[in-house]
Amino acid sequence: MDSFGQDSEISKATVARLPAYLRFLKEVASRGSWYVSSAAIAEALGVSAVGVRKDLAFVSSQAGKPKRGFEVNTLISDIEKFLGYDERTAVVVVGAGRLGKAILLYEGFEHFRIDVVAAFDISPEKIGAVGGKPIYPLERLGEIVRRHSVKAGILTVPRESAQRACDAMVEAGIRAILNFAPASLTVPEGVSVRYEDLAASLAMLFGSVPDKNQG
Amino acid sequence: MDSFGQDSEISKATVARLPAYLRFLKEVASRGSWYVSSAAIAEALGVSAVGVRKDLAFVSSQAGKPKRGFEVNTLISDIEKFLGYDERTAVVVVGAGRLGKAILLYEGFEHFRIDVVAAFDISPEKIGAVGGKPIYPLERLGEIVRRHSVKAGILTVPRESAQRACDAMVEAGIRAILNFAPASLTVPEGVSVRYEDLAASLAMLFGSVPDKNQG
DNA sequence: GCTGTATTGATAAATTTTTATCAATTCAAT
DNA sequence: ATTGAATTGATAAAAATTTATCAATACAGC
Repeated sequence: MDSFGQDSEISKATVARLPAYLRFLKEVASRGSWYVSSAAIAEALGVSAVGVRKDLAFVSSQAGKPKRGFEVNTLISDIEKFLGYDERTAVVVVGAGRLGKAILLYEGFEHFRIDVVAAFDISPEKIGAVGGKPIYPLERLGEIVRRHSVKAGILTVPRESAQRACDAMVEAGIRAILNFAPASLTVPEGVSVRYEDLAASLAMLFGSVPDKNQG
Repeated sequence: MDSFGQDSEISKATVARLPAYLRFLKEVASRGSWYVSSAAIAEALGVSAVGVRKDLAFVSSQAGKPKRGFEVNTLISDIEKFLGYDERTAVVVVGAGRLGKAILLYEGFEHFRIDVVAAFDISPEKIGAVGGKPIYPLERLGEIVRRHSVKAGILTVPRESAQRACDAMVEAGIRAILNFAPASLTVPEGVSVRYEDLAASLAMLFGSVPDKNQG
């Protein structure tokens, strides 16, 4: 099917745009609007209105009303549900350097029902706590991951130790890794890695690739 | 043209994969290999070998050799050149909270010839310096941006002040913004925004979207 | 020097994704 | 109630992207 129904599988491109929709819709909601048109969303995000309608049809059964558009709050909750923001997710941080500590202190996660349960580091002087979150030695990773059923981890170690830390995470049972180290990681089948490369992100901003819509 | 020559315009999708190639190629180089095959790259990154060859043909004029593959170091320098890593880029950080400070201390940028020239904050008690980088009051943004010909900025203020800070950056002459605030920004034509939404990134990791290849 | 094989680069096909068009619908205004 | 305008959802067309196939090539081993 290639219509607005959600018959076919949702596309990766659509999923990648959902967080942008969500951000914008919350902005709209906070300004007090009850309805929003696909054209308004498209305008703000720099994409086409038809594309917006198709994307929304995938994740929401709400039919838009002619002359009004879509109910903002319904869209928000449908997207959040689709993205899994309606369930709590436990994550760990591996690497308690500057960036790792910043993440421990980041308040933004609570908003998305993400619990950072602990951080881990290899060097003894980092052990302790930051922002009320404990920092354990790396040896305890498996124990904590099992205890909290952690499925995802944020990797913030230096480049040199990235693969070793990654291996430890996989070994501990983590299935999804958000990697801030500028290193290429090798993982077994079934483990996902997402790279957050600040320098690369910056570089791509200039490459005349103005994509306001990625996640 | 739809062949391996670089006649047609490079695709956005290809550009998005280049940083991943670069990471992997550096990994390969550091292991001492002189040649690498498209199949090896494809395997490591979870994409198709034909796609890898097409992508590489866009940014490198190097012909791969049958039975050997591509010269790793040539590929690296070609990709770096294409992505602009061979020229220095000055950036500023707006928002000197935990994350902003972590970015000031991040060493990874030097590797990509990115100079973080200064940070800015609205609250007087943040003024000073971190990691040898000055933190100025926001009022001086325009002055510093002009003096260093800064074209890009990293936004690390809280959600509530994101749009205001963004406006100040645009006003100061910044044309590309890497936004860490979980807020939807409105910018004039010609200004690019890239969103780095930690929570969204984490959420997408679970959505059975194992894309190891994005930037 | 031959032979076999891995690997490339091209062409072509298939698939996915985006964009265009338009009748149908609902609200607002008269 | 009727009219007009905005907006949707569907279908169709176009464009972009990925995947498949294969002859040509250069190296490795004999």
